[in-house]
Amino acid sequence: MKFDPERPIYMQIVDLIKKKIARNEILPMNKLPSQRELAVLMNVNPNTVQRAYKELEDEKIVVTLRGQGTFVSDNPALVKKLKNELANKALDDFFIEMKSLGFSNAEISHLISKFLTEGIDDNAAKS
Amino acid sequence: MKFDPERPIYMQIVDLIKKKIARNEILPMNKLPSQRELAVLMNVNPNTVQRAYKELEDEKIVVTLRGQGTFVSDNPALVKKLKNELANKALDDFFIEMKSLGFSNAEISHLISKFLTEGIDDNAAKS
Amino acid sequence: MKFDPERPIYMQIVDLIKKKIARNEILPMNKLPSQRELAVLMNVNPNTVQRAYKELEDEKIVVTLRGQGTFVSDNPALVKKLKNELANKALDDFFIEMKSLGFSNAEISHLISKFLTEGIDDNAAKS
Amino acid sequence: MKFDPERPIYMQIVDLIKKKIARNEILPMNKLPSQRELAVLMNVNPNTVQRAYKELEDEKIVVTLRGQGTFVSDNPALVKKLKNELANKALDDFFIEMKSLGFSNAEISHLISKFLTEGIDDNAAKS
DNA sequence: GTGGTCTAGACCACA
DNA sequence: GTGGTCTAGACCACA
Repeated sequence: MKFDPERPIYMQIVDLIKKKIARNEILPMNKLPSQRELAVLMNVNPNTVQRAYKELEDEKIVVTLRGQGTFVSDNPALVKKLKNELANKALDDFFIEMKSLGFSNAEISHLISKFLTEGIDDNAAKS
Repeated sequence: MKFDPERPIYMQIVDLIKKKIARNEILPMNKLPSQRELAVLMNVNPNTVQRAYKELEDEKIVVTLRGQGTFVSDNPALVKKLKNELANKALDDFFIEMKSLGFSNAEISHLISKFLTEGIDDNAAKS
Repeated sequence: MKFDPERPIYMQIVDLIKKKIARNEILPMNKLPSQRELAVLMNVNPNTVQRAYKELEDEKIVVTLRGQGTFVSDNPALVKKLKNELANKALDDFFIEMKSLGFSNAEISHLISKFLTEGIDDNAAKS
Repeated sequence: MKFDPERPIYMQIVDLIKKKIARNEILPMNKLPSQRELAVLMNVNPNTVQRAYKELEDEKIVVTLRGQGTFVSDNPALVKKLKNELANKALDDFFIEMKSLGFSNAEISHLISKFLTEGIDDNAAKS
């Protein structure tokens, strides 16, 4: 696992797990890897994983059962909320990038429409 | 300067300069920093900068005049082309992210509309 | 500093600081000792103090300013809330003890009245 | 058994037995565990238990019959006296705590009344 | 100087 | 086996 040295590793683990839940790659009630397992997988200290899991627990995204493991919350609103958060971030990032390139709202709107109708055959457009 | 160890540094410098040109932060006919200057600024080897400038020259984005320096091409289509390339990439990244979160084209379209009408303040504030 | 080995040290530090705030021994906006200072004073590891301070921050009891220190919140309701929490605990503990000794509500009420009128000259009563 | 290292263990055993008698958990005329038994149970030296029993005997709380064992006194006033001692201590501790939190006699009186009327469930549930 | 993050590793509590 | 707490100590970021 490669981590961005600019941001705390434990926060990157938090974001990674949030993303997996938002993408339905980890379902509600599923068990996350144990702290030790994930620490080995990601090549970090178990304490760092615990910090990430603690943060997820504080945010009510997981529940921890001592001696049993850490599980994705069974809150029906949870996945939806995470999806929305990540969608808003993607939306934000996209608009910031487009604005920085000097595109107006109208132009962005037009490009989106074109993209949606023409599909993903954008290779021609790029070259 | 922090570089991603996964990709060649010279390519990252190329992308960075393309982005600056696309954003009008460096204008056509402007002189780029000398290879030595940029090498010091970015804390890389001058050969790495030279390789980046060579690549930009091969792509007709800059011209190097011996003894004078390296300049952004005065090709009127250049900036536009770079803008489009980066816009397409942003568009692609955005759609890939939204699709991975399970959003349909209709939902994406709706979110964009909402963002354009309601979220202008947010957006303006951030750009 | 002596800690009860049955409870986490960091929680005991949390309770201790809460008690000091409830007793007006530390006033709102006051700076707490630095993590290193308190660690030396209490003869524990700085990480343990940080954990306590983090918990207090999560409970909005203190605010931490990086590079400056940790301060008691300036929330006017805070001290009152802590006082009430500790008063309720004292009340609970007292009633549990009296009930375990077989005293009825009426008897407890009577003892309290007597205590309040006769003052604290309870030494005679004790022997 | 966990003992507070700050006070003599035998005194803590004395207090523990007094509390059990005050709570009717050990009745007058009942036989206490043998010194050896209790020593094993509490993981202390038999001499320590003997010292505790000796203290209880000096206070007329138990009587030891050679070759038969140690028995709670059949003095009708004994249990009552112990109850009162412990009640006074609880009362004292409670008032000291409430005073340290800045509560006046009137406020304490009011809280007790409220607790007795509203908090009966809570209290019952806990005892 | 002050808090924030991380590693390495020990030992405990719950199941 | 799984999470929880703690120590010792390093190094970084902010001011």
